[in-house]
Amino acid sequence: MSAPVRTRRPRGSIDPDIILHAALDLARATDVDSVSMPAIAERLGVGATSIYWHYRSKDDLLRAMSGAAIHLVWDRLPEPEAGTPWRAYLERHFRAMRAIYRDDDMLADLVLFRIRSYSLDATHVLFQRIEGIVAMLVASGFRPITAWHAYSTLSTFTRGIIVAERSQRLNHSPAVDERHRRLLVPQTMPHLTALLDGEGIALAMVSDDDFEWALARILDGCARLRESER
Amino acid sequence: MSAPVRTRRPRGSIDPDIILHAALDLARATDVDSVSMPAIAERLGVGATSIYWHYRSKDDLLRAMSGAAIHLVWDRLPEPEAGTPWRAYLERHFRAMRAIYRDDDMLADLVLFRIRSYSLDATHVLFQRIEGIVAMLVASGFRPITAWHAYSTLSTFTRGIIVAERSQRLNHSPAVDERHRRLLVPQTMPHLTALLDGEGIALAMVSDDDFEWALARILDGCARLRESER
DNA sequence: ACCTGAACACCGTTCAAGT
DNA sequence: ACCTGAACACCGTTCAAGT
Repeated sequence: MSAPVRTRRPRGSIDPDIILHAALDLARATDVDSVSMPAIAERLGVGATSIYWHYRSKDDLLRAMSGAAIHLVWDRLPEPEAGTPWRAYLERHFRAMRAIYRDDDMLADLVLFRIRSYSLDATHVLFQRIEGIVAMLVASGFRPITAWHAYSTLSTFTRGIIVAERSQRLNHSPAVDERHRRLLVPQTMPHLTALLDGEGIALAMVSDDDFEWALARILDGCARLRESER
Repeated sequence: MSAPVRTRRPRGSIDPDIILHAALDLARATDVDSVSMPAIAERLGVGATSIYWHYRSKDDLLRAMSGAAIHLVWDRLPEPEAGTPWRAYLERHFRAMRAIYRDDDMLADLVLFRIRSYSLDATHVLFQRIEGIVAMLVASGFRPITAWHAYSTLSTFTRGIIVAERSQRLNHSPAVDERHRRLLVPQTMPHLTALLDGEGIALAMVSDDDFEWALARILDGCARLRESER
């Protein structure tokens, strides 16, 4: 039981950016749920209440974290280059998106799960990039509205599979397929058991096969529309 | 400052089911985030710690709530009937799924967001129903593996749009499109501004148009595969 | 202007004690 | 076997007080 040891920090020793990065580091090291004001403050050697001078609330801080996460994601996504075939580009784009979120749970948690509201800045960056992709598709012969729907569909599907994969992982059930297997009674579920044993499908619907099948189907549909609209 | 008023409840006055329903009522009346052990207990006129005799932890209770929510969803989803055209059925099925989750935020929060792990029972019910749908598709001329991928794709896409819609609503931003509109600078985003003004697209990617376009595209792809496989 | 700790109202959970 | 309150370790947030 000694007297409090921490000395008073000099003015300006923390700012919104330092706090933000400490929070992101903490989220990646542990879990977004484990990010608390005291935990962030401890990392910074600061009193927990000091954060409130720079962020109005934890919600405010989380919003900033989501904004940063969106930037991190789009920084790693390829931009369309002049001359890239449209289909190859979209495949690269959405495969990369899936990989990025799968490799970093924090990003999925911040961008796809815990969102209350995006900052306007993050939204602006996002639209800027989508504009570029739509422009590329239009240059490749798509009507603008078709280009939009194509992007929207692929984006929604990809986010869907990412969310499902993340949920799956939250169960931290390495044996999820093992558990699934035991649920399937051949008598009452002949098709699913046959598919599982014969084709090796994953009942969780989040395998590479599921992703690639859907991607190919949607892109086929886009290609056909493009032909018919020219 | 009076003495505690609550009299001791008789034995057996609460059980797992009563607790579960109180928790679900509370979640629907307020918000899943507002469901706390004390709040549930208050509804039941019981000490908060009494719940722990029936559920090991709040996580345990949330798992039970998710299981109940899955049942509620599937109870409202149509079953395939002999003779229903496959395409019309799938359209009804996924439109209904979207509507169910949109009409009851609690269901989306429990089933699509807050999932740690499904109970085995819930998973069993789910597979049972999917088996029926796959069987119908096979009877309609699909190869089993194609039937599986078709269902998986539509399911993942639909869950994706539901999650996006729910996130949108969590911003409780009635003016989200208004805010989006102001972000679009015609000079730097000519295509998006033209689409917004001319075609009336919703930048949030969760409009009926977006849903129906994707549904039609995916089902077209399925129809074509079905033809080529016969 | 910026950092501090005391203080408040809330949680989830444990546990010894009642009936 | 089931329900109870006291108690503990945690939160997010406010605020008067320091420098």
